[in-house]
Amino acid sequence: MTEPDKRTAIMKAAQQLIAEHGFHGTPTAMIAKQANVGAGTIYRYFENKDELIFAIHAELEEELQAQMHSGYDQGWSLQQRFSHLMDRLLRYLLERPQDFSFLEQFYNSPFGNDLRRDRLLSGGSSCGEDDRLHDVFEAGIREGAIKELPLLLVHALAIGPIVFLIKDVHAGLIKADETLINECIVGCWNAIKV
Amino acid sequence: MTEPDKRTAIMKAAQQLIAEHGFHGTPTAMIAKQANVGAGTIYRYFENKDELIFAIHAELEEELQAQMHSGYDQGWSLQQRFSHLMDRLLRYLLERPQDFSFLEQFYNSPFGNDLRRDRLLSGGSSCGEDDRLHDVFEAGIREGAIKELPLLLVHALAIGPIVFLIKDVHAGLIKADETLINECIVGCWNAIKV
DNA sequence: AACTGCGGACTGAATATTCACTCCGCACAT
DNA sequence: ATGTGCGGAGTGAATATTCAGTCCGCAGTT
Repeated sequence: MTEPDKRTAIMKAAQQLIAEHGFHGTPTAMIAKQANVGAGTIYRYFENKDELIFAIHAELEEELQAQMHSGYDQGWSLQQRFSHLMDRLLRYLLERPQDFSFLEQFYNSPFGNDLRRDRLLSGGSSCGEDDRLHDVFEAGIREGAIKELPLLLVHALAIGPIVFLIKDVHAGLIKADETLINECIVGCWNAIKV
Repeated sequence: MTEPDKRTAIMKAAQQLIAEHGFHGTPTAMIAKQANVGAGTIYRYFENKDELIFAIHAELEEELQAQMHSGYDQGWSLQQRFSHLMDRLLRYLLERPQDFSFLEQFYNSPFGNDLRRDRLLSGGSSCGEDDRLHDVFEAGIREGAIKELPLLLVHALAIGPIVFLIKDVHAGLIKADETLINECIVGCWNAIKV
């Protein structure tokens, strides 16, 4: 196994185990075992357990953005752009329960709160999903297609239902078919459109 | 301090500390100290730490339902009933960040997952907020006022934004005034109305 | 080609710490 | 005296992190 492979193995193992058992339910010993690595090896690649968790979060967020942006065209109509981003987001998280579970746990923890505060101070987007979605919101408000509401409220109206729905699907309470996905996105649009 | 007072003090201390530091960030010793109680006293009133957490959850959920139902009138129009329940829910959680934080942590943990599964099996509502809200959804669909969607999707469209918005407000990212509250509820209604 | 010495990635048992929970004796009431 | 509720030092298990050594591959020598 070459050098970066171990790093990857550790991150993959940690992500998988944390998604299932939570941060405090997965000891570093368990991560090392799952990654086929000595307990000490983790600390060759990461300062400590927290750093490992941050690294996983950063990677997942990057991948999520890439997925949302792939096939995206600035030239489309506003609603097309909105639907594309929402569709990508929803489908990607639906088919990757592990990623979703990890991210949810991350945001609903002291880690997430710290991140949120940092992002607010540094002036960036206030949450992880996407900057391009915010562009769409701003453009929509300017063009009069989206109601003139605080950006954060628009964001909540658009993303909130998605997160809820994904949880229900992953919990096995409902099956996600094409109809459901489309209905959800339409509902979100109706919540924010003029 | 009379007998039930200690129990109350323990629950109050635990709720407060857990809301701030998370389940695993609040040792029982810390709870005991905050409650002005010996470390062993906790175990006179609760089998173990988990039982304590369950008890707090049960109490908070009961209080939440009571708040939503107070002043509620079955005779109102559909939209009135919807708005009342949503308004109560939103305002109550907005003014009690501790309760909200505790509940969020509870639902996003193995505790919450277990509860969710139990509730599904026992046929009750799939989440904590309210049964009466579900009655409104069902009636709305029957009357043709709410879109004919799976109940869980309606629920996601209605509650998802509220949870998101409350987080933003508690994080200090936005201020919750009358306008914001009303706009949020209107947005949720637009997402589900026919 | 065979041997030797060496650097550093890797290991995992040992360590130090933290935590949930127990238990024994005290203080106060009867 | 006897009983009851309580405190808090103590216990053992679990955990993150460390560190003393192992092992592998390569560069230099013969």
